[in-house]
Amino acid sequence: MPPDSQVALPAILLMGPTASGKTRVALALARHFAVEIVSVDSAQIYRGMDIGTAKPDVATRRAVPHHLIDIVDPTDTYSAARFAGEAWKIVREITARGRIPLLAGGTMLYFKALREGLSALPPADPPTRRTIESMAADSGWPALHATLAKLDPATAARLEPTDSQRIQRALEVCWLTGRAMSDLISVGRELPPPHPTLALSLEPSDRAVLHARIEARFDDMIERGLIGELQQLQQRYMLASTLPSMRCVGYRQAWDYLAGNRDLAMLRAKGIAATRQLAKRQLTWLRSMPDVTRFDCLDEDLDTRVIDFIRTRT
RNA sequence: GGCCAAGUAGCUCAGUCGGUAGAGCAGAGGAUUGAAAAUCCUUGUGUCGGUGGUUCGAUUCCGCCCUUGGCCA
Repeated sequence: MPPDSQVALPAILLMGPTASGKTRVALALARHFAVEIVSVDSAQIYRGMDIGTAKPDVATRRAVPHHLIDIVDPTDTYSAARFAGEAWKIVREITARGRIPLLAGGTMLYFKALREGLSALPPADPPTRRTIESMAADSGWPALHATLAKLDPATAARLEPTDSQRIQRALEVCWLTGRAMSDLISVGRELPPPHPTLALSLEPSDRAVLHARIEARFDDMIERGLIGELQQLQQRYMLASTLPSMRCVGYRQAWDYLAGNRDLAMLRAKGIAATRQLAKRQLTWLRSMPDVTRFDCLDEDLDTRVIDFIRTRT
């Protein structure tokens, strides 16, 4: 074997919408290849959020190494940039052990950051965000959009006056750096390390079947105690409904239920709808992603097909 | 069996003083650079329960029928 053969071992990227069976396929791969799994999931990073994020259980995690699960508290924030940095570091470590990194999940921005890198921009600055937040409360996001149009016309032009989150970020970057975000972006991205990757996606040939799975899975989460899990988190942490963790699908709806704004039937309907909408956005991402080999997640022989495909490529 | 109310988009409903109808939610499509399970944008033709009548014209008014609630027997 040539000494650089390890470098040639590609990292496998396994992408797919919620309820497409990523976890099952990942574990099937773990039975055939020496993989370690890296979770690409902006919700499974939170400790204590197990049921609603469909986190793999302890036995599974003992059997196959998992990374980037339970890495922050629900009171914390995380970011695509942190993810990309930590994920590549772990990929190098797994590769150095002579094993194959399997990056599996449904957070498509994380995959994009991982594959394409990010521009050199300052990280989030909580005090600045609070300031912008309170200005928005006073005068509304369209007014801040108008402010942005003076500081960074290019960015303002591509953002809707209602897109609170992106307006806030663009203003934050301007104030922190004294430069327009569009200028900083035009410099280009910091490219990821030249590590080979093999990108696969699981997409349903029939959306209605995915919807049925989502519904059954949400009912299962309720039965297994999603609401109780949130109550425990509320006791253990100083949580607010505006935290990124509490905006996760399921938790957000359970929060409203516990606050007394909704009955159980409404929690169920809203939770299922939010999950379907998440799946739709994930599929929109996937359609636009280049260099992806796509599999029908409803295929009965899905595991075998994926395994065979990887055999031919590694 | 009698009386009353309701039947309009997948759901909940509005509306048309008679000129074939529109909101919210759901669904669909798209955007996506340190919160991304987030944050936004676009998208509404449906025998207006059925049938007969009045009318130039009925989803709208009238009769009958059907369905679903409620009340009375």
